[in-house]
Amino acid sequence: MEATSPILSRKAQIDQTATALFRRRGYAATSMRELAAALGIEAGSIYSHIKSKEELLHRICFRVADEFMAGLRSATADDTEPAAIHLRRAIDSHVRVLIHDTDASAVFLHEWRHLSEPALSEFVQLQRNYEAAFRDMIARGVADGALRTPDPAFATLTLFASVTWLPNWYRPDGKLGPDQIAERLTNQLFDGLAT
Amino acid sequence: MEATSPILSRKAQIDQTATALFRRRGYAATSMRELAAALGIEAGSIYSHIKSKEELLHRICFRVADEFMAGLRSATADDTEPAAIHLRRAIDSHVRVLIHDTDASAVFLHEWRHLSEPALSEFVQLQRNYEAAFRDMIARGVADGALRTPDPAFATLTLFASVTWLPNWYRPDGKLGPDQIAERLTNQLFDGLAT
DNA sequence: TATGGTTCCTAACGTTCGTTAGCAAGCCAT
DNA sequence: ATGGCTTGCTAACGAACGTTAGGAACCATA
Repeated sequence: MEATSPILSRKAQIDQTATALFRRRGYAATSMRELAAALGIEAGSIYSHIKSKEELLHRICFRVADEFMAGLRSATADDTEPAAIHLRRAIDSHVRVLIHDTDASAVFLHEWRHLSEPALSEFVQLQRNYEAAFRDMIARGVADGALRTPDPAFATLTLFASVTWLPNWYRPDGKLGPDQIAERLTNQLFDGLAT
Repeated sequence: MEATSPILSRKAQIDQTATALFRRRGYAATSMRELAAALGIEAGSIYSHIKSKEELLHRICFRVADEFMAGLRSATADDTEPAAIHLRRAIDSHVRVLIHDTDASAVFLHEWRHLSEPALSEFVQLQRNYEAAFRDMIARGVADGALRTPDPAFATLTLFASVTWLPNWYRPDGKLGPDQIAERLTNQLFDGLAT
């Protein structure tokens, strides 16, 4: 399978269709028979390609998590830059990951609680690490005078809140493209913090 | 049952426990046996008090929706006031409804999709009406010069986004009380729009 | 053509689900 | 004390679930 080919392997089809269904109906309310029907096969056949329903969820959640962490690392790679620059780039990256694949993002944001241990704890820890990185950036920016907020934790929470609903309303065919969305939100979120 | 009594009727206990469980585990992933266990009774006994699982969800969703609509009506009752004042008050009301009962709010925000028709369509229509009211207020504020945004629809979406995640992190025992949260968020959201 | 691997269908499994019906126990009013 | 109502238990129902195992069909390769 070539990366540029529009023809997906059966496994990729399963992943993609599951992502869309999990997003629309929720993981728990999506049955494997429903997923199979959407793929034009029978439920039992899915197990030729995957081990379990949860494997699908696991893959979606940890793939998106990896993207977030990679974006954060990239945004903050240069230690010589001030925290405010890092923050701005991290917000931009965060927004872009969210709108890159809104189905997967929505599943990532809402369905992780259906993971079993030990994946669940692992996932929660990743979440916390990611949030802590933003909180640190904000606090550093405040400390060096480039940012202002009475409460870095509060600012971090409202920052994430502002974009978390994004997959629910962003439409790739909307009148705003990814660059415009990313820019608008980044500006709006950053402006609320800049001195 | 007196309104001031801390002792809840069995039905109120069911409602409350269901709200908490639906919020934590999701509607679809919460079984009636689980709900019964949390109440210290057997699943079959719940049906002495309710007709169906969905009745619980319906009640939660439409109760919160009523609260939102009531707050909006109250915030915008005086026609002689400018749109910006209405908007500010409507945001404040919106935030207060959300934090008044975070379990019910979270269920309201995320679990409505499990409603059956015709309740589902009815609910979606309520959502749309509520959002449209905010969009109108913003547009009116822009028209009379008190507010600025290049796009009232975008502003409405980001406004709702900013507060929608609130039930996930607000804690009644946190260091910020309802008034402070409402004020901070209202200020922050309003400041992003005020000229 | 024969063989091996992959994919799918099918029937079925064991489990869980929301719910019902019948009965017993408890409570309250007369 | 009696009767009626409410509440809860229990067993069971029919349906749906995630998954397995066996076999058939298909495809690629020698």
